[in-house]
Amino acid sequence: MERNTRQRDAVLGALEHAGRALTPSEILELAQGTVARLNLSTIYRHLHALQDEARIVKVLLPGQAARFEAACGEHHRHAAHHHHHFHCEACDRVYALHACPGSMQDLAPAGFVVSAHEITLRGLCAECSRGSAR
Amino acid sequence: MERNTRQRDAVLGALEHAGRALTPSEILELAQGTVARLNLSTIYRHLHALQDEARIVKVLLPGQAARFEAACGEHHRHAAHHHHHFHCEACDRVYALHACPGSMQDLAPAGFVVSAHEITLRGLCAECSRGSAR
DNA sequence: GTGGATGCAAACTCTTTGCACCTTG
DNA sequence: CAAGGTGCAAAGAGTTTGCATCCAC
Repeated sequence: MERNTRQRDAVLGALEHAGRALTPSEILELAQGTVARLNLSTIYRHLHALQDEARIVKVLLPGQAARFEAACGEHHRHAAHHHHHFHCEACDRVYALHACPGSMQDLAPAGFVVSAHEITLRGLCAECSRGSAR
Repeated sequence: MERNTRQRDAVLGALEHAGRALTPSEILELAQGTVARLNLSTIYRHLHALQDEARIVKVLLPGQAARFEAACGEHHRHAAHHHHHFHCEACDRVYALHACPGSMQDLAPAGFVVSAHEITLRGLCAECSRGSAR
């Protein structure tokens, strides 16, 4: 269905190589190292396609533009692994957290049906806290 | 410092009357009942001013445009009460939750400093779950 | 009367879309 | 060669800002 183009490889490659969630502009910068005339529209189009194929996941954080990360499982027979994110306030990078405290049903009032929850942590990543604390 | 204008009263009134987080457009619709020629720019300007006075709080949810809610305490000598939100996927309304599971330090990897966390619940509010379940 | 507040239009960011041209299979 | 992919420019949502006018004090 999808053709293998240099643009597509560049977008997917950038995400897989980064190992963290990237914004479309970050992807553009990285991928332009491979495909100089690459355009943001093309990036958005591949981001949609790659989501449909479950190769990548959209990461939405409160008050932040959308980011995208490579899907965790190499083999995507399993549903995407449920996880949360950490946003570093110093370097503005976003890291996946591989823990989850479990259901949050009890936070909601009676009568409310909770079908999903999202947790976002903010603070300083290891790299930035090393710089500022010491 | 700030003048008491009909526009300001209309914006604050809409938020206090609603008792839940509203988007600027929702505020516009409600407040235009009071001030017909009210403009979105004016609303945004008052939203900024009212945040500075701690009369209202900005509510950011993943993938959602900003909403605003009246500050909980009538007397704002205390810092804003820490709380989370529930987003109804059916009616798109946002409700404040008055519970919090506490620190999330342990979700972050070693070396990461967590200074804040946000939790968003999604699902059906009491009103909408009543309609769909029964 | 004067300075802050308002409405309108324009600008800005992020994202999507129309269209002519190019490329992959 | 045909179907789909690409770049560019333009269009949309949400938000901010410049400016002339207006109104609260």
